[in-house]
Amino acid sequence: MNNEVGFPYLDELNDIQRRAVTTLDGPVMVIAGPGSGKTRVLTYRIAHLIKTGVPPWEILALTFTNKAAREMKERIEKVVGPGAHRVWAGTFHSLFAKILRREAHRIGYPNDFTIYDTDDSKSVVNDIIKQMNLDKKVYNNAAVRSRISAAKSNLITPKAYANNEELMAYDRMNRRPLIYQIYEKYVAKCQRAGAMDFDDLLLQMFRLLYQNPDGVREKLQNQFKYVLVDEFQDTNHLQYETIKMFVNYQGSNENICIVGDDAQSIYSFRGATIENILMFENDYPEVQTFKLEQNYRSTQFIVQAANEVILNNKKQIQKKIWTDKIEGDKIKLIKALTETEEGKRIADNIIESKNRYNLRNNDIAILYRTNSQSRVFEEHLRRYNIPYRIYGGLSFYQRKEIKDAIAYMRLTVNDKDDEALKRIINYPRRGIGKTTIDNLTQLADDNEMSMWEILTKVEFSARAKKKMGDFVKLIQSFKQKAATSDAYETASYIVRRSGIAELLRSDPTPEGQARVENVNALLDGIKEFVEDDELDEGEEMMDKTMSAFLQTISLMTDADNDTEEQDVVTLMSVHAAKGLEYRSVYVTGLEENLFPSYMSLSSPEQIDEERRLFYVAITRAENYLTLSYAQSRYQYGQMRYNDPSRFLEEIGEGNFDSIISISKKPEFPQPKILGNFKKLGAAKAPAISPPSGDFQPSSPEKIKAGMKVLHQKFGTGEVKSVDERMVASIHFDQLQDNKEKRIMLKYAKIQILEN
DNA sequence: GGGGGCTATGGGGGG
DNA sequence: CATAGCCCCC
Repeated sequence: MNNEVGFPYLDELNDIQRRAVTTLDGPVMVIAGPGSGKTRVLTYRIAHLIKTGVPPWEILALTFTNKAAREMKERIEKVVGPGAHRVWAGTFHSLFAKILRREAHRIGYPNDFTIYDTDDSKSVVNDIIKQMNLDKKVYNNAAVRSRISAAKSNLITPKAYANNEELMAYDRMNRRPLIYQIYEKYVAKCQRAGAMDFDDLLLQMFRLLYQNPDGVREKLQNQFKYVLVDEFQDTNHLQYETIKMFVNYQGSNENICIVGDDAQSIYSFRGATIENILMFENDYPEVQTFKLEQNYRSTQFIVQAANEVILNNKKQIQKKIWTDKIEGDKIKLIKALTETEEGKRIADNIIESKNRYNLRNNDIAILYRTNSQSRVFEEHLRRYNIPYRIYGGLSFYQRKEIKDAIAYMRLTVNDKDDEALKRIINYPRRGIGKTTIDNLTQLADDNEMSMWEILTKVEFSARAKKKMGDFVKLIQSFKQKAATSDAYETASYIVRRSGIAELLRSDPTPEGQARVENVNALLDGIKEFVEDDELDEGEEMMDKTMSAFLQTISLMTDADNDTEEQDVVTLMSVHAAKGLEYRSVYVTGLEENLFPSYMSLSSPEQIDEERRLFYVAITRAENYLTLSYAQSRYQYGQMRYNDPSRFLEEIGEGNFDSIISISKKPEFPQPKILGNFKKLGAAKAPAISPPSGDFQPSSPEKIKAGMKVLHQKFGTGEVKSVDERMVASIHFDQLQDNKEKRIMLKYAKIQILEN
């Protein structure tokens, strides 16, 4: 049909996809269901732009992860050749950081600005709360930080915050009326430190465009003639306004293409809003919309289940995904008594299905709602010698020894970075104690200077002076080294001379040795960074400074260091799985209070988001989908009993493997407290205990064949027989393998329910 | 100033 | 259960 000469790739697309790819000018919106070839459309669209004569560097493609951007570039390259690498593709954060590294000096930041991670931000907030003498139990630093973050994401300045009655009323209600002051101080403090937090990378980019010093806005608008945004449903207000800055101007062709799926919006907790999709249609009335609904990924039962689940969300863009793939296998459900059993049975299932379906480890993913759930799976996979890799959780750069080493590098690059300074001023120990540091902090606050400035300018008592003088000299020697050497030489100099290397080596424990190796791995990483000589075609120069290195790593996520060569089972959170696909997927921990999370139970909007998250989870599967839940699990150090997730019931029974059914009735008398737990917003939930109060073990000799009994661990069951040694064979209702358990009555905690 | 042990507290997803 | 922060003692 489509034989356009020179564009053979267009033949690989269906009609709608092709139109989405070839409609190059003016605003375009692509609503793309899971597995509908979204990435293919984005990739080919960019390739098509280049093929029709648009220089790659005039294309700005904002993706959700660096990995996605990298993969996209590789695929574009296959179509158009080497020029592809000059496309500006990356995450909002990384591309904006790249631009800000050139332009930040125009808006009051050093070009070598530090990027504060969440811990740094929290610590800044902490300091301010302390400084203002506020009760840190009321002014919880995480809560305050997230208010500040939300304000920034909505383009609300500290001043505007103070004048916003809604925000102020909310804060008063939560007994935190002074957040606006903390916000103001926070902004000032970060700026003084020459530091941007993650939100600032977006916000300062916006400011740069808005304030337009030296015509930098026109320069950028002129450069990026085509703007594409992936996962648009996960952008926040600030991101959208920034995009508009690039696109909206006198004489603009408004060449913007957004791709997204409202049903997969799962990041509202960091300010993302589906409103952006509606706004888009308002802001660009000329928009041409394409809906991709054919799913090429999953077999029918999976697609069917996904549709059934998402139907429970009322606010949706009308859309129904379909597939012409085979019916495929039904969905399996694993019901476990405990989290440990869940881990074991999934590991068992992996072994079995690998044989039966001829799967490689790479075909398999285990997904969970919270990262802490990974532990049990890890244990069982290790026991079976199944190689795996965990994404998320504590990444390499979050490890203490790495952060310590990096703090030295940060301070060397940007001496105003107070968070880095505080981290290492007395690490390794050099006799600068709490009192001195408090003093220093106070002086810095009072004089609105950085701690480093105080260190270098203010006179201290003789003893303190000596110690601090030594520290200053040390850092100055690092600065000097950095000025004359590359990042690797500087870094290894720092690790040696700071005393970190020696300190770590002195710990002979395996953990200690692991820390040494980690720091060495960090140095190797820097070396690799420095020695990378692959200049992209047309690229001017490569930035090999330590500052550049620090910038790249602070925006790196776990998914970016992939080891795709290896054949391993993937373990990750559902959030992290967005955009990925596997032949066999396990979605685990499907319990009320966990998935959906207990944090979301109080609001219907948040439940809807959990549901979209579940929708994302199940649509990762190509051929085999297994769902699982445990009736009890340790949460926060206590055994908890949770109902099966409501989402399980939203999937029609017909989609499930008939052998296994969902048990609708709870096996244990459900603790009444659950109801309150939800309403109280989980502030102080008492431990949910096992049958406890109602459960009274009956004396062993009374238990006879034919009785209905309640076992503390296995739930209700029927006693089939009791032998002379007081061993009972009991059939428990909830155990799936129709077998009876042999229970030693002498030790068992069993209550007679009926004779 | 430094270190160790104890208690209280909070506990999600991520760039 | 993990961690932050506190208190106490050297």
